[in-house]
Parts: sequence; C-alpha cells; structure tokens
Amino acid sequence: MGRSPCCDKVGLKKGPWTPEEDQKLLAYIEEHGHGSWRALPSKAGLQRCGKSCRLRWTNYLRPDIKRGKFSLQEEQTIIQLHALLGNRWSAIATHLSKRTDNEIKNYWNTHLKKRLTKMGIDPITHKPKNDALLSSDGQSKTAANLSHMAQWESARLEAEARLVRESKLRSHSLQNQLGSSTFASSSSASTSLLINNNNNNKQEAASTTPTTTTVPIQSRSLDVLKAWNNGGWLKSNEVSNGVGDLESPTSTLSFSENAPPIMTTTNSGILGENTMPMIEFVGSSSGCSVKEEGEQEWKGYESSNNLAEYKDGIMENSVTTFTCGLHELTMSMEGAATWPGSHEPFRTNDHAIVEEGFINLLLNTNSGNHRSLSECGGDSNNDDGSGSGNGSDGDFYEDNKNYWNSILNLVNSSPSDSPMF
DNA sequence: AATTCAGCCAACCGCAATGGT
DNA sequence: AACCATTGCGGTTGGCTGAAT
Repeated sequence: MGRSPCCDKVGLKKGPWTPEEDQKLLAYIEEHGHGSWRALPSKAGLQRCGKSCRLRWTNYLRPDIKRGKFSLQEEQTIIQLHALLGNRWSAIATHLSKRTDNEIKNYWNTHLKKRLTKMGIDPITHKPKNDALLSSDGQSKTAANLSHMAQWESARLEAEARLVRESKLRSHSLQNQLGSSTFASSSSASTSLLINNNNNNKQEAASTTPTTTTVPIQSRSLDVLKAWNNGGWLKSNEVSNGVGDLESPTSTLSFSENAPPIMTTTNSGILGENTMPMIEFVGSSSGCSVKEEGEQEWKGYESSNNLAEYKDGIMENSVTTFTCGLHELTMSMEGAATWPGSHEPFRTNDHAIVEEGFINLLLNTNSGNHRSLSECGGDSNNDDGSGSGNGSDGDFYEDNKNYWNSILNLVNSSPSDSPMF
C-alpha cells in the first residue's frame, strides 16, 4: 500500500545532519548547483536521499536564510498573511523572504496559534471564537464577503509569490551562467503562472463563488499591510517605519514610478493612462514594460484573452494569458464572474481595479477615475460608475477595518514575553 | 541529583503538482 | 492521453533541551 519512502534504500542515512554532511552538501552545491536532487547525493558523496538533501538545503544551509527570533513586525505579517492565505506557508514565506516556510510553519504552530487561541481568536478563521454563535444576517454576510475578498487577495498573493519564485530562479540561473552563483535553477527556461481560483484550497472551500475577475499582477507593497498603514492601523511610529524588516517580494517586483506601467486595456486595445497596471478581460492585447529591480526589463508585455466566454455581456469563463518575456501568466475562471463583495456580475466594460481593489474594500475609499469596488453593489449597467454604496455597506467596511485592527492591536499589546502567553 | 514534562524545531512522510517523454 | 520522474508543499513526528517537581 502506498508509495514506498524515498529513503528506504539500505544504507541511506536519516535523521539529523552532521557538520560533515552539511559541509559536503554545501561544497557540492556551491560548486555545481544542486541540479537533480536525486542524483546529487551520490555525486556529493552523501548517504542521503535527494529529498533529504533538498530539505536540508532549503531549510537550513541556504545562505539567504535569516534565523533567530521573529520580530514583532514579522509576527504581524505572518498573522495577517495567514488570515488571508491560511496554511499556505510557502506563499507566506515569500513575503518574509529570509524565512523558510518550515520555520514560519513551526513558529505559527508553536507560538502564534497559541497566542491567538489564548486571546479568544480562532487561529483558523481569525475571528473571535464566539463569533460563530452570532449569526445574524449582517454578520454572516460580512463573513461571506470577507471570505470572498480574502479569496481574491489570496489569488493575487499567490500569483505574486510565484512570479517572485520564478524571477528568483531566473536570476539564479543567470548568475549560474555567469559562474558567480552558488545556486542552480532546476526549472526549465519557460515558466508559467497559473491562477485558478477554483482550486481545492482548504481554507477557501467554504467560499461559494469560485470566480476571479481580476488578478492583479503587482502592487508596490503588500496590500493588506499598506491598508494597515494607510488606514492608520499601525501606531504612528510603525507607520513611519513602513513595514519594518518585512521584505515583501512585491516590492522588488515593482513598476517604476515613471515607467509606463500600463496593463489596462479597453475594448479597442488602447492603453489607458492609469498609473497602475490593470488587467481587463476584454479580449484585446496591450503592451507594457515590467521592470524587476536589479534585473533586466521585461520587454514586450503582451496579453491576450482568447478563451473568454460571454453571455449577455457577462464573462462566464475565461482563460487569459499574459506573456512577459519568459513568463507566462494564465488566469482562468470558471463560472460567472462577479465583483467581490457582491453578486454583481463582472461585465465586459467594467474596469478591473488592481491596487485599489482590496484596500478599498477594506478601507471603503474611492479614487479618481476608477469605479470603486465598493460601488459595485449597485446596477453594474450604470457604466458611468455612479453605483451607490449604501449605509450598511459602510458599516460593513468599518466592521472589517475594526476587525483587522482589533487583531493587530491585540497582538501589539501582547508581547511575546507577556505573562498572558 | 534524578525524573518528568513541555516546548521547540529539524527532519520525515506522503500527496499533489509539474514537466518530460 | 498516459505514464513516469521529479519537485513542491503541508502535516506530522521524534529527539533534544530546559524547566519543573
């Protein structure tokens, strides 16, 4: 029954690594790169399976690993990201670039989870535990909307994480070719990015609408953290410090302030003048340049939407591919697309708001030319963007803000060495 | 000093995803 | 399309360490 363990070969060592083994592995990878993990142990003279070598390298020996105590900022980041992403440790780890997923997972399980539990917060839902007992219509609606928003942001973060991974691989591969790297890329030259919101993520299982209409491909910083900052959710000194030692990969996968950062398309394919990239599923192509700090500019960013299906102007299924150099971004949707936080269908002439989207949802702020997502509860046929937000919507967003704020405040007021923990 | 207990974390296991043929 | 090899990921385990008794 089942697959035989990879290390069941006689003679292969298991358990803790010795300094000698570490040295062998390190020396080999520094000289040759890891290449095929399966082939590595014999080449490196190690009595280990490739999997064990890979784990040892990625979780311990890699030179770009930060070890030691987690800072308060890192703790906050983990909690915030966990609220959005659930137990997707690798995705969380990409926003704490010097921490491994394993370390974050361990830290969550041994510290943060217990802390939240003691504070009366469900570490899975990130809501007060007695919230489940309060199931008035408004609250259940709020929960559903939060879930939907989290789903959106989750997809976006995942996309960013993958882009960052790919770009790192590219970078490392390039360095290898130049003979100056200790890393090696095991991935092929062509890369792909798949965002499928209809996945089997456990946390999202409860969500009822597995659709994605907009998948932002970049933001200058982690939206939630920015929302925290912009909304004054952090203490003033924390605001002034930005996000502390957080090294969000999104900040390195950023658009230059002066670059033509346009991904907005119209039905005619004409570029807009927006200062943030937007993706619109309108079946035309556009061009833009994407620049990655410290790397070559990505030329010839193109997108095409060739598989969207529309019914009465409502996009029902879509596969959109963006090609950006070696990178290919594919977004697929199943089922009718709707705006987050509402059941209003996404229509072909709706502009997808990227950077503002989730922040505005949280902060209930509208901006300039774009139709705010918070307005989408109205009739989407109002193409003038004059949809109305009603009072209960305002309460909803205020509640959301207060909820997230309360989590952060609780954590802030509960340092690790507090007797509470 | 010896034993027990709890916390921590490196490492393992197995499933899922991906890529190649 | 099917199969296989490889890699990625998240859950879990087991050993080490220090505190408590």
